[in-house]
Amino acid sequence: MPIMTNPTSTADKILQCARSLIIAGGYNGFSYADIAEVVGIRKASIHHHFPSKVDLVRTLLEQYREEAKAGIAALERYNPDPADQLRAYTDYWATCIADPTSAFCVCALLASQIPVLPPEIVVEVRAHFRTLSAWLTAVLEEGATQERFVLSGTARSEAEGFVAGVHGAMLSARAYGDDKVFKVVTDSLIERLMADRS
Amino acid sequence: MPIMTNPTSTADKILQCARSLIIAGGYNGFSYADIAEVVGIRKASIHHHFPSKVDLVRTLLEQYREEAKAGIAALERYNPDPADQLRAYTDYWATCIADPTSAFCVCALLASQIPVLPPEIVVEVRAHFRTLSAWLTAVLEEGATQERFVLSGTARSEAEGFVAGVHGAMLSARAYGDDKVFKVVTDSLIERLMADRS
DNA sequence: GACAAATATTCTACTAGAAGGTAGATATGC
DNA sequence: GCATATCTACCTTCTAGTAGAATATTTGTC
Repeated sequence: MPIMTNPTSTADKILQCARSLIIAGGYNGFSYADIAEVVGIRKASIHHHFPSKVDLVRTLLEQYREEAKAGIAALERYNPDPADQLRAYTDYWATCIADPTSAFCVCALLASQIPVLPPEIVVEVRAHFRTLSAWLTAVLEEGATQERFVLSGTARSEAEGFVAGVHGAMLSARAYGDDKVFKVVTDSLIERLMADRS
Repeated sequence: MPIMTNPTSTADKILQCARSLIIAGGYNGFSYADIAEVVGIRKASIHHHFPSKVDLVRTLLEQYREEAKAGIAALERYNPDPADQLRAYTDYWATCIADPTSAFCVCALLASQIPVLPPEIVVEVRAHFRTLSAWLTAVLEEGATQERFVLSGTARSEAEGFVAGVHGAMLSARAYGDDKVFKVVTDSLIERLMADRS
């Protein structure tokens, strides 16, 4: 096992390409042939790195979840205020939505297809949702303790509402083909939590 | 053209079956072979009723949109109060979610795959979102006029937030494999609109 | 550094099955 | 007789996946 792989190794290119293809059309919306064409290798070479499609997507999701956790950690480090954390989170997605290759949460997109997904994929998707809602629950609790937020229900139920609102806003942005609706919805999601609203 | 077709004609069975297959896994998540097996006919017979997959799904969406409009009209007839209308709407979906063959809005599911969808399908999906948000905007305006609702932003932006919340809640219910999260999220969606909250 | 063994990566060529779709024969009902 | 509906049989293309040869690349040994 090499100490470090090439920063943009073939395996990484394959994963990156597969990710953007899933974001466009989900698990059954892309094939090894699609990846081969974009990356510039043959189908068989992809199978060398990822024997099966499930291996590829599972690896991709493990990597995505790690990135998400690292992103959340960084975001917490730079934003001590809970409200700023929520804003940083929705702002991050607002910029993602402008780029077609990253305009949707991979796990949110796959979640919609859970009934036809291999079980190994479902567990990763489910785990991401739990991570997200656990983090948001903690942020809302912290904000409530600091009296920056006013929660109508439990932190947990408000967090689930926030997750649902963000994912639904991604969906609406895609449906209308209009990025602005995402910002409108998520801004109001944060605004209604604020204690200083008049 | 016959005056009336059999109440459960083959074409209807095909449409019904295709609908539940789309709800499970989207446009690329089912095939003519899948339908043939469930309905009990051969693939070629499906092509007689719907020459291409696009024809089938477009027809299915036209029918779905008609049902949705009729459902909304019925719901308005039986519920003069705007708050009751919203409750009837979310309650309808809460019961749908309990049944795997109808546990997701067909248009919401297809919206997630818009980048890989044929354009004829995209226009129907988009139209449904517009119908939904126009109706909800009207309901919220009426509720605000009657001073039953307190809106934080415009009726339109609140309506988009409501649509996003409902679709996101469907997604979370599927991700967790837990119907209850849908009710929790949508109840709070309605609750925060109410003027009489303490 | 030179050389060879081992390992990693990519390739061509192929498979079996599924995809959407077509042609044309055969029923079925008015 | 005629339209609707279903069938068998087939086509083409795509699908994930495999076998095995041809290259690179690394790794040890001298």
